[in-house]
Amino acid sequence: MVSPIRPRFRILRFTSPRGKNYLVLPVHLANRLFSAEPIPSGPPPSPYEANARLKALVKSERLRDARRLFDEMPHRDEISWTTLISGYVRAADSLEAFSLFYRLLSDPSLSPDPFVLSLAFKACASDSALRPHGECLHACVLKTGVHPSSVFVATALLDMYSKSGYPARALQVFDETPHPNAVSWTGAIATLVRAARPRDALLRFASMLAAGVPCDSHTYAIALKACADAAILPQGREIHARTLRLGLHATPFVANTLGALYLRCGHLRRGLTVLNQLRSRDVAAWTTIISTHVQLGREPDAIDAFLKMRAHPSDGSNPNEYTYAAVLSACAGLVRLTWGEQIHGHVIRRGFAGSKSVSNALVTLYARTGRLDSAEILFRETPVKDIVSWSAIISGHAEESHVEKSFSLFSEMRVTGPAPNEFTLSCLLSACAGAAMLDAGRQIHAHAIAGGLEADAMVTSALITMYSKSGSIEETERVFAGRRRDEVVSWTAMINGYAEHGRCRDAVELFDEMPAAGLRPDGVAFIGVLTACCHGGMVDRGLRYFEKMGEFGVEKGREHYGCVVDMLVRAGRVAEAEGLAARMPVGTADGVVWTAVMRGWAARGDEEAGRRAAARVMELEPEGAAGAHVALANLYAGKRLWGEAAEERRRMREKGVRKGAGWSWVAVGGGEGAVVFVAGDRSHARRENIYGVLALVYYEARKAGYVPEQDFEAEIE
DNA sequence: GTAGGGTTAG
Repeated sequence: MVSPIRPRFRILRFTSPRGKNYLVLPVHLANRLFSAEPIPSGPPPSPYEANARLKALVKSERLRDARRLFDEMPHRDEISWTTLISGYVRAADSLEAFSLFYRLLSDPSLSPDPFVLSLAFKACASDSALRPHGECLHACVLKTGVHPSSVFVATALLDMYSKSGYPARALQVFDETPHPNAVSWTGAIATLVRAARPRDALLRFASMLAAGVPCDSHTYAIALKACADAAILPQGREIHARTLRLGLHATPFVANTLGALYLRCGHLRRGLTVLNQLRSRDVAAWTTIISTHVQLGREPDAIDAFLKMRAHPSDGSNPNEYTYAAVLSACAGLVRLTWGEQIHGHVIRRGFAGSKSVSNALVTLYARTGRLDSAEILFRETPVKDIVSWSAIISGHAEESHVEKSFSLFSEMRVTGPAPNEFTLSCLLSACAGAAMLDAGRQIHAHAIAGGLEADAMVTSALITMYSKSGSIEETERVFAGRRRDEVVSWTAMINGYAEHGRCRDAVELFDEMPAAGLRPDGVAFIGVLTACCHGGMVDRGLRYFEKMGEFGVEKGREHYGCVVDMLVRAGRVAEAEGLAARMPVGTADGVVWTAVMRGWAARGDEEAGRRAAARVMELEPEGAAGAHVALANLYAGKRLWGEAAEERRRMREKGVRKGAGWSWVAVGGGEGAVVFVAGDRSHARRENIYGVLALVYYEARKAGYVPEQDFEAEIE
């Protein structure tokens, strides 16, 4: 028998510009230079060599060639399978990866070792369709007891549950991992971040440090994201310092989260500095900048950043689906339909129209700009509707007061869609609040309890607002008393509830208790307490709160000035109100504030001051100002200056300004439905009874010592 | 031959 001799040299034939030629090379060099060429002769490669070639092909992303080699290999061991499967996982072809894994399972000569098991779970993590298979595989692993202690398998499993939306299971896997390493800890921290529990994530990070497990850039990136999500600057700074010591601060992932953290906490310049440390801003960095501007309500800056990004051609200047989603949400925030439509065009041309983030952002854009028909078409065309898609279309209808429609979509969602979450329920609740639909609101409350969402801050505050606006202060207080956590939003909702129900003392007392509960009132909470002071006539107290805003780091906005000006006007301190309105920062003042001042002077019958205030209203709102015209006309009429009053009405007609009637409505009992009415309405069938009761109220009020500003008899004829 | 990280939409 002749044993094959391995040739030491290979003769390569090639075509050069001078014609056919031959080259003789040592075989190892030839193989390295022409590795894509099949070895022309000799025995089949050893399993070891074949695996090495397979690895090289997978590494250079030549998956088809790798597959061909794999299929032709006479001997395939666990390493061959693992190598090829890892190629499919890397190429995001989870289905092919998992089906190969199944073929491996059915071969009795092979055993699913920790290497290939980790990959199988990873494939399941990146494709939701495979999740049931992953759970089944988990059960098999537990039952057969193969490699239960591999930290690799445990971490892949943790990640699968984490990414499939089962944080509790993921953390259980982590807790049962005997020797978790940095990767396992990072997975556990990332799980809490994904589950919107950034504070818990930071606690876990602290435990990791306490356990002495060394962190790497992956860990710091996710810990910084937790700080950014919770807007906790001090801890973020501490982590920043750690990354500086290790020289990890300028690695793209760390720098991007650091930038996001500072931007999120309002330190724009520092955030931009951190992002500028990167040799070049990548798409994620630009997207962070754009989306932060959107989150801070600075949509024009977001658009600006997008234009800058496009103006500097580099690797990072090509927007991706996330970038487009952020820009579209800026257009939605600005209610700039035309800009949004332009971006929609870009998105279609760049092939991102099918992306989930983008189509959800488009639904929101069209919904916010009042194009609910377009929003609905895009929603229907979204192939896989997730919770965000459903919430977007439901909230679009809810915000336009299409309550019926939002509820019919909700019913449809319950049949065919995902389970509602805190966003879905809170926007339905605010729709109920806007229409005072107590029964429908109670049904949503039941859904919140059933879904375990009633403890969520957004849901709690939406429930408080719904019960309050629907007139049930008892249920409002019950929800507030049953809160699980103290959050500024729920406290603010309760303060507003008290203020609306005339319990202004309770409102201010609750506000005063906020610091003791560990809460720092924000701008919205201040609007609530100022409204309470306004309604309750607590003028000096209101002024004190207004002055204290700076101490809490809250900027005085248009609404705050509006509340205080209104409060002073109602208390008859019109000159002070006017002084305050005049001191409003440039760009903050609006017609509403000056209309209040104007009404104040009108009530006092001071026509000169009234004219002065009216001039400011008309200057600020040349197109509108109906309120100012009417108030001015009424002021003249009150002074029996009929000519001037008629002149004012004529000017108003000339401008084409119309004062819309202030419609109001009330639902009495259950069966009658809502009754809609305007001032002086006489159309109700039971008007006799209504005015009878009104007269009684008037009589009792007089008996109690109240003196009406206008005569009631005159109002009811 | 195996596991973990940043940017997005309500």
